[in-house]
Amino acid sequence: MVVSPPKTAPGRRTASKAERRLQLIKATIRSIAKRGLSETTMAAVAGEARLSQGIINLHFQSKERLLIETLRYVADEYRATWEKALQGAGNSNAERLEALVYADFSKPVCDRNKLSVWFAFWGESKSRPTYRKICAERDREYDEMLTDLCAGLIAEGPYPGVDPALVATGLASMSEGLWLDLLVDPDSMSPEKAMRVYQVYLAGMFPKHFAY
Amino acid sequence: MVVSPPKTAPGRRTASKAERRLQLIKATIRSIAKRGLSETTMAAVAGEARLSQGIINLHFQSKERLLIETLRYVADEYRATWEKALQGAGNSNAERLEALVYADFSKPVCDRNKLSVWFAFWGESKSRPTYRKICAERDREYDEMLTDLCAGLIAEGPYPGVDPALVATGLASMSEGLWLDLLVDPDSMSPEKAMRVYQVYLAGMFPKHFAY
DNA sequence: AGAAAATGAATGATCATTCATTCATTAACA
DNA sequence: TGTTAATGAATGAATGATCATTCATTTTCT
Repeated sequence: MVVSPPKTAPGRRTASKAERRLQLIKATIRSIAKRGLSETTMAAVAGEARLSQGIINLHFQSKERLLIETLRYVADEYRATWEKALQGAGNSNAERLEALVYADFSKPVCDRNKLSVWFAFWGESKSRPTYRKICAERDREYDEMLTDLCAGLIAEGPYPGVDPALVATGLASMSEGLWLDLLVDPDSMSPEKAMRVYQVYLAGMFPKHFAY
Repeated sequence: MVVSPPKTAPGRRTASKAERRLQLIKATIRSIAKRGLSETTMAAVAGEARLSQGIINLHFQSKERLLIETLRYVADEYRATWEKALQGAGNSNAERLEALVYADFSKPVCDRNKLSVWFAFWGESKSRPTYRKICAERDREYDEMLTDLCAGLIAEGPYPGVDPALVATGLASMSEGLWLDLLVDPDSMSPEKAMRVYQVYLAGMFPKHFAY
């Protein structure tokens, strides 16, 4: 929960802190997608936001912090997306898993700008412990939730001898690989096709719950 | 095939062109892993190779070309790895697929330095058509080969109603996702565990060929 | 000696960051 | 209500550091 974010006062021309920060984070995402992380400069982000040179240091102190906050933003958004998908889904494990697939390939999640951001930070993660921690945390949370869900399905089946943790990791990994295809080869991959690929795995793994 | 790469002449202290280029490419891979692509400078790479400032421009003309050649190097190496795995494998489709799994999680392929390079370039691919083309080409080649293999397995099963292209894309995507886990969370993922995850998919998809 | 490879100081461009100043908004006061 | 002082958001020129690239010179090999 956020401690009542200050809204813009009526008629105010300068934005509140929270608004400016969000505006700059969104500009950072666009800049990483447009120029790549290695050519994303402070001037580029400020220009993308149509604001002045010094604005980022005013709100984020340094470039490094802006980048970390940007990664946190997409990570938080991703978690919020699948939490919401679970809330909106039916009560059966099959329905909940189906909802997660839709969430993973929904517009806001597999938008190529945001995918660029994920892969850019993953690419730097080995040399930057902060990035790696945020990414690993996202992985872990998702994996835990998905393992529970798979365990439920396996018990229902029953599908004897199937390890829920391995299936969950496989599902999560497949999503990430499909995101890569969407980023690198959008002509031969689409969210719809990605979902079909995912469905093939589900049907093969849980034939009593899913069909081709 | 390469047109007979010039070997080092006997007693020569300076390396041949091909040797220096390879040395610099390997230094680039280490630098990307150690510092990230965005902090990989010409001086860093030259230092990593224990050579002088100007050496890269001498052999690669520009930084951009060094990076492209580095990406090409890992891409070529990857293709060579799976081609060799197929050559060394038995004749059955199941054995060939098994060999591909081992290749994908062999030391040279899922070494974290090289994974850093892949993800770094994937992260920049949206803004750099040259990177994207090389990556998409690698994807396409692998996908075609794997689709043929899966088609063979599906016919043998038979596994009616299973689309070989979708299964192949799923398998390739899963590898990429597992590589991400190896890069980002090496404490909870290992090549052995990755292979087990992969095996679960194979067993679920092709129960007449693979078991848990 | 002549050719090729390698060096490393020099150059100019680009970058993140700083900070004195401007501007918009609110609060205080009459 | 109208005026003014105080606040803090935003600017953009200036700074110093870092970077890729060049090239005159040196080293190494034939």
